[in-house]
Amino acid sequence: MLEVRAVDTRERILDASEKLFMANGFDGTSMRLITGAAGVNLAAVNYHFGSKESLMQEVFRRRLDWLNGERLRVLDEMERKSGGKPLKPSQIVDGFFGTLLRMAQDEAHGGITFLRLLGRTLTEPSDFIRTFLAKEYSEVMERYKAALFKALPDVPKAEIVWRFHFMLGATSYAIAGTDALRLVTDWQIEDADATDRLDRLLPRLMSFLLGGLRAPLPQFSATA
Amino acid sequence: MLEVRAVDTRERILDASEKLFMANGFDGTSMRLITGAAGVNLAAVNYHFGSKESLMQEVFRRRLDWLNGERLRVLDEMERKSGGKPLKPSQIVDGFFGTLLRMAQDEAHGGITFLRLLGRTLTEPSDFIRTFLAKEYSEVMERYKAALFKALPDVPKAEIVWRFHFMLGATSYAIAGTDALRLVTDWQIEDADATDRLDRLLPRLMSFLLGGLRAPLPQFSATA
DNA sequence: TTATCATTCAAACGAACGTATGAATTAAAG
DNA sequence: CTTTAATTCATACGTTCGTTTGAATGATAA
Repeated sequence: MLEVRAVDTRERILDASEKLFMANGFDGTSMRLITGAAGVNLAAVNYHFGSKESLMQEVFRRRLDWLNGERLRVLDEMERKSGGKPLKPSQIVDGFFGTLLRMAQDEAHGGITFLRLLGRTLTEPSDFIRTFLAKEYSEVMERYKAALFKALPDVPKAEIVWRFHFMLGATSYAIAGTDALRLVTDWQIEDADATDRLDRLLPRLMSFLLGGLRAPLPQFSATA
Repeated sequence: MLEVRAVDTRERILDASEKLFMANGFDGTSMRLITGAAGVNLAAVNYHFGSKESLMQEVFRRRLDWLNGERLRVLDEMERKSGGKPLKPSQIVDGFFGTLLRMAQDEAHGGITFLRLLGRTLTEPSDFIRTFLAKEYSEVMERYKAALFKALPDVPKAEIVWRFHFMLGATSYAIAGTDALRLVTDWQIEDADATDRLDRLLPRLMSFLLGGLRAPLPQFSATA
């Protein structure tokens, strides 16, 4: 089939890109850095992926296809079991965010590296990557929003959408910051390795997210 | 005094940089783009600021000095009034995050543009900017963490630090995304202008943050 | 007016960027 | 073994990058 070296090269490039884009961002990562780290020729990226932008998209597609597929599978399964009745908010939140964090514990799906890349990319919206992510996320977002609307019929939809947004933010930060940012603390607390911190992060994050999701509705001031 | 043109030029560069760094990131914004938008000569940035990195730091310093000064002033005032008794969590959260969002409504302090820049930068940690932000934030972080420890004596400190981190994330996203990201929704809901959305964002965000901060503590599984 | 000095300006520097090319290399197919 | 096509390779293209330079400009002070 003539593809033994090709597949290897593609994977090596994707793996190296994932790490480097995470560490330096898209603009901060050159083709020479990528191909150097991957141990392949400079021209290999353009040969296998066409361009740097296409490479970036492929880095995300490789992980997101699996992640969002899994999210939909989990949601389907929960809705099947519930037999038409609304799910509990904690189930929905776990299906979306728990699935993400559990993926990060699986090195076969990119581990924590991809998770950090995702977290940082969601706030660097280059046009081409925003367009790509919007398409990649559209189905799973619609499904999970619908599940939340059904689970919380008394909460205005706009409020749920905002709180979904807040949950995304808290999660991305928790991820991107597990050792990138040290604004909040110097992290002498809990000097365990990253994977171990991830074990404890999930229940911590879930408590926070559910507390926020179920918080009393805000009172808008009359002057607004 | 010979400084009339100089001051103008500096301000014009800082204003243009703030907008462009927000829209394109640090690496994605060239000196020629900045000086072109500011209507000044290409060499002006290096003359007035020394380098692109120093310019970036000055863009942040100009706003953060005011913001974090205000945060400390508000905290001092609250602690003075309380007379040694612990503050309420809602007061502390409002002092930190409310002050941030209220600053965004004041165009004289950068308005929503700087807020978005800050939100996006906190997840793009270039070495030089992370070091700079860590120093710029150290005092205000210590003071607010201490206030939360005192306000929530029964909650483990590590838990409070994590939740502070989650709150930062939710806030940054809420800001960065008010029209950057459209993953969650297409925002036909609430087609008001940005400033008006900001009015309603504060109570929404505060409810969410307080709900998360006061959520029941997580139960760690025994196998972790 | 003249001397002084901060600022602005046009122009250029070498380095690094993403991409393209055409020849070498490799492995499968006939 | 020969042919064929996929892949790798060294090299170079044109562009853009951040920064530097030295002369021109402008306002202040003597």
